[in-house]
Amino acid sequence: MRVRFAPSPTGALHIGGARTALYNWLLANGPAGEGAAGRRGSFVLRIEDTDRERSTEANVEQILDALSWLGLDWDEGPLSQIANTPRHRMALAQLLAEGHAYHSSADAEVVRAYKERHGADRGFRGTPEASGAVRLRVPDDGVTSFTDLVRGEVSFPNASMDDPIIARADGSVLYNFAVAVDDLDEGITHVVRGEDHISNTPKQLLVFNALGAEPPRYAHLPMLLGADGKKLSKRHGAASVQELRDRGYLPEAVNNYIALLGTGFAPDEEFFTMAEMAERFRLDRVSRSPAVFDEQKLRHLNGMHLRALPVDELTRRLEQFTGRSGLRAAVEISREKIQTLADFWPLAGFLFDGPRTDPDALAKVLGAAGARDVLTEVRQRLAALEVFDAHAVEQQLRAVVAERGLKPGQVFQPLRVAIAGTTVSPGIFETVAVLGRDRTVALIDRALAG
RNA sequence: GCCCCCAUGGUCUAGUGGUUAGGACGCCUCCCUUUCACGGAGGAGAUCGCCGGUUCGAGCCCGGCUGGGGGUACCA
Repeated sequence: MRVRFAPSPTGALHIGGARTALYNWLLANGPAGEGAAGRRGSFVLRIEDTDRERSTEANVEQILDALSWLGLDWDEGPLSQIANTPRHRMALAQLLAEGHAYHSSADAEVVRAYKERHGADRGFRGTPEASGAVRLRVPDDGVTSFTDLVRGEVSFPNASMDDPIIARADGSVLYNFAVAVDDLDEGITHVVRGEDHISNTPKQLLVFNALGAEPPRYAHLPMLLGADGKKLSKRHGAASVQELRDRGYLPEAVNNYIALLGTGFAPDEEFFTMAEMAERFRLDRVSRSPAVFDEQKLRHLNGMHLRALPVDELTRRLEQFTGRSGLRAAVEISREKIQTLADFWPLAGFLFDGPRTDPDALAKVLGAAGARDVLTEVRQRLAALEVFDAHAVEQQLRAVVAERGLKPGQVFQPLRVAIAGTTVSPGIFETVAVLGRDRTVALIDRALAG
């Protein structure tokens, strides 16, 4: 099995493209491979850059960067489609010579006029000219069909198809022609791509036909939509892979989540590693209907992956994300409470930068009846502690709760606000322990004085 | 307009002739360190888009319709 991911560098790698790349990767790394049990297939990366106007080197870099971050490594490439121009021209000359293609100066205007005469369901058929763009000859009748690996039989009546333009008047080839030639040359066995390519498939099939070659198998993945049910775009928030990375999502979680948008790996389980997904992925299990991207669920899954990481590894990632160091102790007590890397600093940053300033929290919690009194007692008890760890801190705080007949929060919240500056922090006992006796006492004093 | 694809709670999915239609996210209630999150216990939420047909029996099979999506470029 030989698959490929062929993005066009006209923008950043979007979630839809990422999922296409992921599914191809899963196929190449899974047990699939038709008969070749346990044998890894190969994954080719090809940059579809025949549109010289819109393709940029910066976009290529961004796509490569996003794929690397996701861990979707490829075996061959990145191949540049434009680099294969000589071969494209040869194939084009062959089709022209054999009468499978012809020059035509007909433009959109001419095609429209043609349809007005012949009916909207009649595909355009031009007459050969000496020069002009090159059109592929589509049979007048019959159907061009294929067995889509996710959708089953799909067929297009030839009569309804226009003779597609496969090369511009200047001789440069167009997408539908270049892809077919490249897929053939690269020995691609399975083309797995977005559903937006489904109507391109018959054209490419016709190119294979004209070339007298056996086409690969095709599979078209359902679209990914935004929350409004529209095709995913920049308007939908974090639509590109780098945006997701910048917002603190883990590549493990992004892969896991986008894989779920389109297929299930088990009836009652959703947390999977790449290896598990590769092991279980099957094209015939892929959904045929479009899916809506839901960041809430991504967040949840991210939290799961985050917690599945060893503390040292999570610390390493958080240090890279925040640009700070010495985070391990804070990470250890915060990991249960964050869902993304970006959640960490707002929760635990005060451990390094000192309490935050939240006047409302201060006024409300420390202004509550008896709060300062409670805090004063807490201070004395903590200051007198011999062994200063989370367990000892908890004992003291609970003693205050019990002896005064208060609710836990009436003791914990004033303390929390005193040391964190807000009502938000990791678990209070652990936080106090990490802070240490001296800093804790000093912070309480400061709060009581303020 | 024309061609193609699709249709299970708000969202993602499981379910391929007989199930109280399963799970997850989200939402609500309660518990846990009155936050946040995790975990736990409950709950609301689906006439399986609609109408016919096949069948003893249909979410599952067939047809039509409606709705949504994709394509319709000398873009990819």
